[in-house]
Amino acid sequence: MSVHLLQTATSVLLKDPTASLSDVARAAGVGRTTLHKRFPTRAALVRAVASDALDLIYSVAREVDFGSDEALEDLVTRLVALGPRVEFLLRFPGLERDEELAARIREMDRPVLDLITRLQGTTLRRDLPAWWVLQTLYAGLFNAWEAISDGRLAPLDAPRFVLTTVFEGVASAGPADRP
Amino acid sequence: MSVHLLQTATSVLLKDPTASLSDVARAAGVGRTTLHKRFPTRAALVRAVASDALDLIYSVAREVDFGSDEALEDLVTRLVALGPRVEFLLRFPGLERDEELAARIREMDRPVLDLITRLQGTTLRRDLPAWWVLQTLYAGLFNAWEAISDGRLAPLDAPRFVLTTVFEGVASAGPADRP
DNA sequence: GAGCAGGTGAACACTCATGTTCACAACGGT
DNA sequence: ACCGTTGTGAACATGAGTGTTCACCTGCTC
Repeated sequence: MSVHLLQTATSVLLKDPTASLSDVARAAGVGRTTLHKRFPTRAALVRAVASDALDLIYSVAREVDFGSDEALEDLVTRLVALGPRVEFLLRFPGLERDEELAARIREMDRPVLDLITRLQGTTLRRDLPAWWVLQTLYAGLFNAWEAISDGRLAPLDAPRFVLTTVFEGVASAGPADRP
Repeated sequence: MSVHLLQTATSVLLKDPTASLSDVARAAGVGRTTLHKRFPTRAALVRAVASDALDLIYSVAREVDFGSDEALEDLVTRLVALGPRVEFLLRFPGLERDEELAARIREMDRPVLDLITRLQGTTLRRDLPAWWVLQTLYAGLFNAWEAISDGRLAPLDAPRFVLTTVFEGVASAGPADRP
């Protein structure tokens, strides 16, 4: 039940970051008093949502074999399934000003950056910085989540879309069109 | 001078969408009263910023030959130069609830979507919907703007990064790694 | 049935962004 | 020198979101 509360808070706050606590409580089908009892302040609620999202990501990352060559594909596929939770973590305005959260996010990025750097020896092109590749990965995920929540993209199609686009780009595979 | 005010408002509101009008006024080096005189309400200010960004985009789009095969490349290069203004237009929370603005944005997307659809006969792959390609394009631009404002990416490098990534992807051009 | 934990609505005080008004200063054109 | 324009700070009223308290209800355990 508390889980559902965090999920609802995620959606509501993501759709409108200025939503009042009354809005969140109502959307969760719960009294505002109850919400305040669980999360004394608005900041506490936001941090709880973000922290929960971080836990989700870590639990997913733990299942990925970062030594494998398909680690990135695996990671992306699993992250797509997490949906808006991760989006909240990386998009909610002002979240980066919580130094503890920001540190945990950087810590979360590090192994992925290392993986990217390593793969740049083999399957990834070397003329782009690792951080740019990571941002591109995130961007693909954002696109998928947004499209899914809009109902334009079927969840099962999402991983393929993201992976294809990020790795191979949107240009046709034909004769080099950008020599 | 009014131009500079809108630019400042764009940056401030983009960095923190909940920034108060005092913050905006102070950042612009102007009295809050003056700000209120020019834009009677907060909503008016936001709409002015967005509307100004739309004008910028239209003025840029008018210089692009949509019949050319390099139209997308040209468009991206010019949009990168516009910086945060466009970002504001596509990212500011709640902007889509202003129906007039939303309509103008859709109207702005249409010719680009048509262009993408047309290019899918030649230089663009056909197994991705046009709207997905457009979103990918936007995502690349966002990445560039963010990286530039963080000081991680040189503005002159940005167009190449975006175009390379979006069109060719981040995988090495070697033997097919995703058969 | 007593007691208790969890949830609820109502009410309250407080803070803060907002919008408005007003009197005053700086400036440029006539 | 006069006046209209433009900008400014100060002050005020208002409304909304927030945090807190309290009395009350429900369901459960002993």
